Amino acid sequence: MGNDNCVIKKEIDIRNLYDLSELFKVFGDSTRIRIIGLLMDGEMCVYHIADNLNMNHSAISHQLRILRSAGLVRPRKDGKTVYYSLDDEHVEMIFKMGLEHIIHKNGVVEN
Amino acid sequence: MGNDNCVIKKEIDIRNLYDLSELFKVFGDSTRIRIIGLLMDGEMCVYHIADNLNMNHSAISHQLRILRSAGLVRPRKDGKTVYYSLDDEHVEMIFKMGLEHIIHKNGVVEN
DNA sequence: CCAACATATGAATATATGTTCATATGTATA
DNA sequence: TATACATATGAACATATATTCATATGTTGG
Repeated sequence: MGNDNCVIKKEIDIRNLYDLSELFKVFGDSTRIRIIGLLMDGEMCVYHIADNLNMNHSAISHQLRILRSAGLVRPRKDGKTVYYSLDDEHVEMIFKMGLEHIIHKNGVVEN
Repeated sequence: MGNDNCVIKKEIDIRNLYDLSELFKVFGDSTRIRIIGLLMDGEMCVYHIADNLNMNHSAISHQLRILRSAGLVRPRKDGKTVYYSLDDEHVEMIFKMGLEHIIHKNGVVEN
């Protein structure tokens, strides 16, 4: 890593670095991260998400759209209601990794 | 996970969720993620970071301050120059995990 | 078809945030 | 001490973004 032989890898990084920041930007909002936190426990419909977070359904819908276009969550329609779930295990991993960092920095918080 | 027995864990999550979004917010800027990308290869001084990114030294300094107060980078002073490096291995992990997600989503980009 | 419901979308507003410019701090060298 | 250099900081401006309100789309049941 870091030697100039690795030109291909460097290309990938440069090309994807902007996308990477965009990805983290999606995680970087308290409403969205709370939505992700809820979905860690399984799928949930818009109504219940909004209810859990004590927020406007519209606001949640807007945020879900952002999460959806970032490929972080996936909708499943059943009649009138739409259930959302985390798209893949990377999302959980990134979430958990961040949480570990926080806990590590704050000192161990476990009780 | 998700059952109401896990009150302690829930407490932790709720308390740390805002901090978590703040953490990702720091990753969620293209300048800062490029700085982190550079520091993946080892420590580097402000001058060279700015040079590498073709940016104002002031802008870099501002962003380094944000990275510093988030605990993502660490300064080492040597005479006039200040060298920055990634603070701990969590930072690299989060970076790599995100990159994997991007590459996974884009389809395999290798070569 | 109509009413009730769940979700989505668009426009508007208020707030947050990144970069620039000017200037300050701190360090080495003449 | 004076000058040059590396980095840091503060204010200002321009842009991005989250939430709200109003409205639209789509679905179920009467």
